[in-house]
Amino acid sequence: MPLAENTLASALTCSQTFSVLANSTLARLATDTTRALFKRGSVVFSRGEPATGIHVVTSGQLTLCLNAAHGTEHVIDILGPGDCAGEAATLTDRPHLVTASAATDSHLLHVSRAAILAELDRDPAFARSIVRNLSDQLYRRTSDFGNVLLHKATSRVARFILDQLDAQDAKAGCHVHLTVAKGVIASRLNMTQEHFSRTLRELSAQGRIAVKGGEINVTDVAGLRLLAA
Amino acid sequence: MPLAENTLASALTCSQTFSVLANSTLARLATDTTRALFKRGSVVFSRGEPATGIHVVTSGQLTLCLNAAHGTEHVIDILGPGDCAGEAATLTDRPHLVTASAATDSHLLHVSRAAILAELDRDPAFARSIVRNLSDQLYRRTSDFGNVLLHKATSRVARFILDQLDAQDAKAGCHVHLTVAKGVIASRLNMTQEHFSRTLRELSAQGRIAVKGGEINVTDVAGLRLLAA
DNA sequence: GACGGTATTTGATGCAAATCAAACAGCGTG
DNA sequence: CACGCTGTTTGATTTGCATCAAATACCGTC
Repeated sequence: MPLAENTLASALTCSQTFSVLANSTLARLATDTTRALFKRGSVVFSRGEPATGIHVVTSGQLTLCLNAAHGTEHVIDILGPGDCAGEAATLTDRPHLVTASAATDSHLLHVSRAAILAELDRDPAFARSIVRNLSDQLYRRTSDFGNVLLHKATSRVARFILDQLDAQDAKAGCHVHLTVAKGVIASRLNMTQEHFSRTLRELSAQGRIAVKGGEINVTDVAGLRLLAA
Repeated sequence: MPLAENTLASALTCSQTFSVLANSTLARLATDTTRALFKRGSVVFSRGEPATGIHVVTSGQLTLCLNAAHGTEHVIDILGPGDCAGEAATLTDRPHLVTASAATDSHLLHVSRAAILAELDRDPAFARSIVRNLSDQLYRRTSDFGNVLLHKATSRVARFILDQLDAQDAKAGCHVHLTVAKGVIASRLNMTQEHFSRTLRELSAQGRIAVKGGEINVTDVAGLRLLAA
């Protein structure tokens, strides 16, 4: 049975985790799925709240923040279309560790915890897909951890730019477009926006990149690679 | 069918991830499991190597290190009996991000990647167990990330001591025993051993703890809690 | 109990990055 | 187009922690 257009089930397939599932499985999950629009700046879930299920980004961008004692926030990840949030808290049945908020207006799907757990028991393929999702995330988080711990600020910025180059590649060979505020990226790279600004300026001075607002042209990829090491 | 004593299958049950499985599943996994002793300091697997399967600690302790460019290492986790290593790399089929080495003489089991994958498809209970393991680890790693990012060194040390108090609790109410070298713990807390040493000394001077070698007596839990915040 | 190697402590100095403070865009709105 | 808001840049200063260097404690071994 083909998937009806414009249904929640078909919307779920924007995520790799769900796109590999059988239509019947998607249909069952869709029963417990809701869609919602989050305006820029609004909070999807907060640290400490019980996890109600998995959120799937269909459009826009989400930031995942750790929040310290006195209001200081720290972005640990930026999610885009196809990414999911809340798996770890949902599957361990523990409160959210992070606060998710919309960096831009975003459309999200929410699949309830109950539906996730039920389907986990019912469909081995779904279990496999979740295993894949979780191990990917764990790998990624560990990698991020290393990036922050092992490299200096300049190196982290260079790495970030090169990563974006890969991610946004295809066309504009050596051009990067920043889709979220620089302050958010700075936080993601574990530095202040002031320091991030200065670092970009320095890389410009060295003739490795050219920055104009949120647009970065990489003029010396090899040089960046050197700094990234 | 009861599990034979002293078999690899029964050895696997020291880990929560495997102890919940049916004996038949354990028996199949045991077919592709080997046991080995790693002497203190020896390397179990290194960053960059392909993952061959999951390692289970049955005795001793393992450190997981991220290694930077010029030989500097950075401990991101310390594993004890019942803990597993290498899941993320094994399940994503990517090279190890971390290097695992024995902090003390350790007995390990190694379950091959092939056996893991096969059983993942065969036994839904195993899949569930792996999902639990992965989500636990992801949650934990995220939490660690926050600990390092959000708190100053003094606070991290205070938190560490309080954590140990919980973990080793039961008996000696307010006593902590360090099972690995202070340098390793320092690295785990993302600071140099010099700085760790100084911090302990300062906490002693403040009358919150009393340190004697690898033994710490906590004399002011409330005070530590304050610093940990 | 003297010895050699490995941890740990202590001290002096340097630096990367945070913080504080203020000027300066950019941009959507009335 | 002026206004106000939010985001970004720039500058001056502070600081937490690393680094380098050397002394001291610890522990198993002969």
